[in-house]
Amino acid sequence: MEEYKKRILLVEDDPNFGTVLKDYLMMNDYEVTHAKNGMEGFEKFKKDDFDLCILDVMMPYKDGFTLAKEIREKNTDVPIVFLTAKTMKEDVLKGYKVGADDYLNKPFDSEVLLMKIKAIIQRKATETISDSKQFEFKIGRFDLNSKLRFLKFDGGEPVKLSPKENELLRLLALHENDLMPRELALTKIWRDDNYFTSRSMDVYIAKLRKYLKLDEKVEILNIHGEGFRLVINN
Amino acid sequence: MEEYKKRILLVEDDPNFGTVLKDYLMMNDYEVTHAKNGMEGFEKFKKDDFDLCILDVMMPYKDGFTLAKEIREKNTDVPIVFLTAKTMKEDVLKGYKVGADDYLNKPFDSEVLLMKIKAIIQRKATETISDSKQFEFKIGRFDLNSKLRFLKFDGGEPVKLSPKENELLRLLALHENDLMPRELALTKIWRDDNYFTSRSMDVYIAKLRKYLKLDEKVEILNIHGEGFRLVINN
DNA sequence: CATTTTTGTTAATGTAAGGTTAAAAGGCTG
DNA sequence: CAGCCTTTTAACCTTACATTAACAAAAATG
Repeated sequence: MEEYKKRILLVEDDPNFGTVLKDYLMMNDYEVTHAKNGMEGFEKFKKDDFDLCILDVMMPYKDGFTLAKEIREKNTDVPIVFLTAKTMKEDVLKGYKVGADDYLNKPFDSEVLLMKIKAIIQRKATETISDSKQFEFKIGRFDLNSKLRFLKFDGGEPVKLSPKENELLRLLALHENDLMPRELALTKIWRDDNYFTSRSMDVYIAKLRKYLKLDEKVEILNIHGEGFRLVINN
Repeated sequence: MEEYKKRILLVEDDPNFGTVLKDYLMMNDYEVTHAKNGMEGFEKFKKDDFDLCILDVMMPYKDGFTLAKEIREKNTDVPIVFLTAKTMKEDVLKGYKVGADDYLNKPFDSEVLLMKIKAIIQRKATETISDSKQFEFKIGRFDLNSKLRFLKFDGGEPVKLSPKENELLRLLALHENDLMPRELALTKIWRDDNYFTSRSMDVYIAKLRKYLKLDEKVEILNIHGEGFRLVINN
């Protein structure tokens, strides 16, 4: 049913583990590009079009998170999976901030690996095919249509949103009631995470708050140093 | 390509049956720790990191359910399987209340046992991290959400926690009823262990105590020269 | 039992992050 | 290139946080 092999970018500095993993994936019908470090990984990423990136967290020179951020600046969609040592639970949070899709504990069960890979690629595929849900959100008494970029209150007159307003509100809605990490918005929407883009984002948060004031049950909360949270109180 | 053996904690008071089961599991490539009673089981559980717990229901001093509850308080994730003498419906119900993953009737088919074990470990491994549990703690009448950094009392209005407050309370909760060594908090949270970070930590302990005063059953005790202990009195 | 060490607690301070508004800079289109 | 929309930058203000100081109390020490 699949006409072409799915392409995986594997960035892993341990040559033994990397090679074994690559071979194993290839045996299971994936096309694998193996980069030995973050730098090389980024180069290869730019040159090609991948269905999935598997990044080792701990690598010399450029760690997996830094690489992930760079990848996200280029491509907001490609699934990213981290390889972490089993005991590093803090890694999980950090990965989540840069938009990780999943993580794998090293050493791991090869069967689990395959299942996860399949599930992630599959999920991504169905996401992109299935239409509306990605672009239409109910936010309290508001309706956001982020394809047409408007926001309606109580089914009344739609307010037009600018591209940035729209993307930001959409990202908040995707994380409704949950943390939307600052870093994630900056890498996904602004494609750069620095002081100015960060301040710019704050300006947009203020704008969105103004729109959302109409429904006092809806608010954007800040989590100091972490990000924002779109909450709908019942 | 299994890189490491799955670890099983087996708590079974019948020495004959326990030994046979242990040997059988080890023959099938599991690493098995065998405890002869609930008390010992809990001690061994705290000391190690297991992929599965198999608990006999009927044991002297501490039965399997009580043990399971204690294990759940420490770890919300580890799969637990009960061994019951025969199909006792009350047992089954009771077991699910404390988060049992499956049941095995004694005596049982060894093939079935292996299949179930495999399936359970597999299922657990496939679950993704996004499943909150890593960040949510129940502390007496409080709920700590350490991802969103708030503390709720009796499901009321959440109080925001600062990053340090949050990490410290989380670390205490991870060691609930147990010593959380000063040194551990300092190296993990402050990343430096000196006079000033130590005093800073004391300030945060005072802050946490203030929050926790609402539930008189919850307190942070000091163990002079050692660290702190978050106790929940019943 | 006096003295030192450790902990409890509150308040003050300095810095960083965020909230908000307005002005400047970019971009696009008629 | 004028006018409009969007985005960024600047400015100013407020809040949040972590640290340090200061003093009190408790615990250990010899």
